Amino acid sequence: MFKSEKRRVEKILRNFLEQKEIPVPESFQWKPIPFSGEWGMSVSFFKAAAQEARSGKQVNVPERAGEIARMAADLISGEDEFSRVEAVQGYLNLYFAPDQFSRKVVDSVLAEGADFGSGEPKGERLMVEFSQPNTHKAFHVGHLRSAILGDAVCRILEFAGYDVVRANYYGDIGLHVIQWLWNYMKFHRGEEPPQDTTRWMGDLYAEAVKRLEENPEYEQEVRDLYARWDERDPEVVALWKKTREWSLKGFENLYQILDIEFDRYYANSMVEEQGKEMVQELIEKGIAEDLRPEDAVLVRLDDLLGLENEKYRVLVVLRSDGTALYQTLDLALAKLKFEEYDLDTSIYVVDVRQKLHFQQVWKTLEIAGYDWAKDCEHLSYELVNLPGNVVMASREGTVVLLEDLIREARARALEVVEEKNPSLASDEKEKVAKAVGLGAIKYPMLDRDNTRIVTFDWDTALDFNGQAAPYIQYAHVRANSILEKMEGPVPEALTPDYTLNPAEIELIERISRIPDEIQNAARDRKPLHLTNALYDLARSFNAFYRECPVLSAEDPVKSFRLRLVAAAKQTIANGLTSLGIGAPSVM
RNA sequence: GCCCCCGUAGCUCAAAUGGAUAGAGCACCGGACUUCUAAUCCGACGGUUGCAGGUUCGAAUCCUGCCGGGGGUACCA
Repeated sequence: MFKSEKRRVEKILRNFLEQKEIPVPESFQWKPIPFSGEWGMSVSFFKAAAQEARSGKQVNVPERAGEIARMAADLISGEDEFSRVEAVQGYLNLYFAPDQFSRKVVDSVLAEGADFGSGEPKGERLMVEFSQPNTHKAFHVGHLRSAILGDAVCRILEFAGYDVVRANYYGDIGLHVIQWLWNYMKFHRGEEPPQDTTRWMGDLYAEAVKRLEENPEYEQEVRDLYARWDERDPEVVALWKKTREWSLKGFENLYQILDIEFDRYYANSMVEEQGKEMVQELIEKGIAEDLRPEDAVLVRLDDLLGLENEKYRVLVVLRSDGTALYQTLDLALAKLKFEEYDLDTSIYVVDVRQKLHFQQVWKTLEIAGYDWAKDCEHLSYELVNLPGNVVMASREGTVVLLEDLIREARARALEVVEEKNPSLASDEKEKVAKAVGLGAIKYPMLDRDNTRIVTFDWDTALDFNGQAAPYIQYAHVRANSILEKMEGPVPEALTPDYTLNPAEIELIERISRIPDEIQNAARDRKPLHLTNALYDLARSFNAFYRECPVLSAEDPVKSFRLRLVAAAKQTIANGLTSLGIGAPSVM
């Protein structure tokens, strides 16, 4: 927003600085003016002054910056697009005429509608791999962060102008699957999953683990079953496929409830063979050492790179018995992704514990000559723990099941709707409860930095007050409510001919910042930037709501405010949508 | 040992990427529903940004060293 104004002023400043033989910065960093209650933009001259000082001139930097700012201010004062120009403490502050500025913001939101905040197409294709659930296991709250963060990042990237491929990568092979199958064949043969499929799959897995712990003599049976699987025994393979489908259907159901979609599903089993082939290739190229049968196949990364200190260490790419490891699969999957799609960047939303793993895999691929390896990016995030720093683990039984959390959140939200808005039709209440309950679940995973641990506790998860999604949703509802009561359509565009209330100025400013924050969030892969901006916007709307009557105002004021309310509602809705959170019209 | 995160108000977190006066929520205290939805708002309280140096005109932010917490570190995923 205001790119043309910025460019014009920059041109003037550049000429002025050159003329005065003051160092010209490479780029001007425009910032909003704090504490103003008036809209504008500012730029500082500390860098120019500091550069002068460094080049030998006898200058006091803050004083000199102030001097330059004052000279610049005198120069710009002639420009009529600014209502006020001032130099304060080394900053050049340019204020926009509030009436022109506010009209421009409101008009562009209403003209662009659901596209307001979106970026120009970038012509770049990114793949985001997120949510890597294991079949035959539970889906718990610990798994939620990758799913929610990944989904939000995809939505933000798309809105920002990137071409995004959403990839899911599920684990459908491994010891846990064999253990599950063993338990099923021995104790549950013929059973069909109940409604709550994912819970049942998880329960059977936990049961298998428990049985094996209590009766070590069963280990042999599991080993035998693993052998049958390795030989692709038709009965075992058929059962594996059938039961895997149960898990996948259960996951699909959860994704649907969470409103998360994927374009491409990858599975461990799909890349096992290619992975082994790539290991063979690495051996032939002399990158990997084949020490079988005594030892595994490994890549000594630090040695290959001639590093003194331990950095990449040693990557085992194949077990000594020739079976594949996680890293074997990831070598092949990375390649498959670039082959299938012509990617500019391949992003992995995976928890921080796997940082070294990815560095190793990608460095190995780079050494092997795959130049796209440098375009792989690990979007790492911290875990979701339970109070007392307890990690959620299926084996330990220290989990909060996703189904339970969703059900509780929706039930709690429904209670509140019943209380606040008893006259709503019951299906409306259900819809509201879903949007509010899910929003409350998603928000804590998005409003803090990815590098921070989230501690899950029921009280916080089910608290709908304060800094949380329902707060933002509520602002949307209030805006909608005013528009509902408005007679006729949204008024035609107009320039406000009255002195705007500070609350209106603030609200307009918050709206105008959203497009930049979308870009920031996309660039850093941090939904946090957007949640912050949206929360501030909602807060400004509530202040406006209190300070500025809309429906009872006289007409020129009323018309402009109605347009402002419509713009605020649209912007909040666009922001929530980019986070994967619903924007209900009533609650 | 080596590597990666985290440390900001009693608690949970921000801080526009090195800039003007470090901000919110929760909790606690005091107020506001006959008025566009009180899931809201207003006020009060609350800070040596873990510690010590350094770089800089300017540091919560960058560098070094400590302290405290978490995680990773060759055939788990």
